[in-house]
Amino acid sequence: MFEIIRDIGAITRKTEIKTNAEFRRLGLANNAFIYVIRTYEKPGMFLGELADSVQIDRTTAFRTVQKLVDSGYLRLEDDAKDKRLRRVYVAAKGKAVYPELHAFEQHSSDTLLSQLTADEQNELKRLLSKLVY
Amino acid sequence: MFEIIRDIGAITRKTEIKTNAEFRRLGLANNAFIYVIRTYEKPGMFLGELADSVQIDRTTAFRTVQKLVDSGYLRLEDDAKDKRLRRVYVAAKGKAVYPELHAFEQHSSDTLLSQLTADEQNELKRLLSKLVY
DNA sequence: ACCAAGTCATTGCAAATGCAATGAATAATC
DNA sequence: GATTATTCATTGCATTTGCAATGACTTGGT
Repeated sequence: MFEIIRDIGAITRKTEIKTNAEFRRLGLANNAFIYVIRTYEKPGMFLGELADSVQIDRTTAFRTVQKLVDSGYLRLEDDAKDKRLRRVYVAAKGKAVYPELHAFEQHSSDTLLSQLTADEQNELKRLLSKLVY
Repeated sequence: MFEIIRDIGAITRKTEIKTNAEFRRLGLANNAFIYVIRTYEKPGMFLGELADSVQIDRTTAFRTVQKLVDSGYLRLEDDAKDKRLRRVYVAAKGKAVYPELHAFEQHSSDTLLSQLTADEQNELKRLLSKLVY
């Protein structure tokens, strides 16, 4: 049954190569676009929370976010109560580019799922969500 | 419906972190264990073919295979007819370690799929195989 | 209030990564 | 059969990666 785990890995790597190529021109390669999308959709996560939500190593995530702050896509804000935390928000450039990122993710998703019926897509979504817990 | 593509990416990254940690002691981190498993199961693939089969960048794969040859896990052989090709086989060390790699992959798979019934697992496998084509 | 244990962001560093480019060999087209 | 286009392994190089370690801060237990 390990075909599942293998297929999942292969799909991820293939998808990442395409997406990174697409967004390199924006300085959003190396999965950087993921942070912009997620932050737009759920503003105010702290750094580690954001990293965990996409299952990327926290130090890698930290550096990527730094770069995105420098390039104007994201913005950091100290938490008022807990001095350890730095919360992440989209900056102007991130807001501006979100529609394009979202459209591409939608397109990637459509391409990936094009071989499945609507029912099959729903079932796949249900099954995968049970794996992520 | 892009939850699917997101979940798949998250599962992959989480799985890779665990597996790399497990096999670092053998010098098989950074997805190196994948090459040993795949080569054991399908000996004689040429380098690019092996890389493509797991959807990893060919230059990265090339360097990883080199390392595995140096460390005695794999072995390369020139193709008799096509002088461009170098085919990959497991060496003694690779053969010896395969059972352990396989067992761990099985364990990872079981853990990942533990929330699904047998029927659901079969359905998930069927659906994913349609995405990989 | 204190101490231990846990969590956070951050840095150091060696190693891995991947895009771009090269040259050799083969396949395809004319 | 010559020429062009592909496909292969391989290298160069700048960037990214992630484990390990650090110090600041918070939480929980006593």
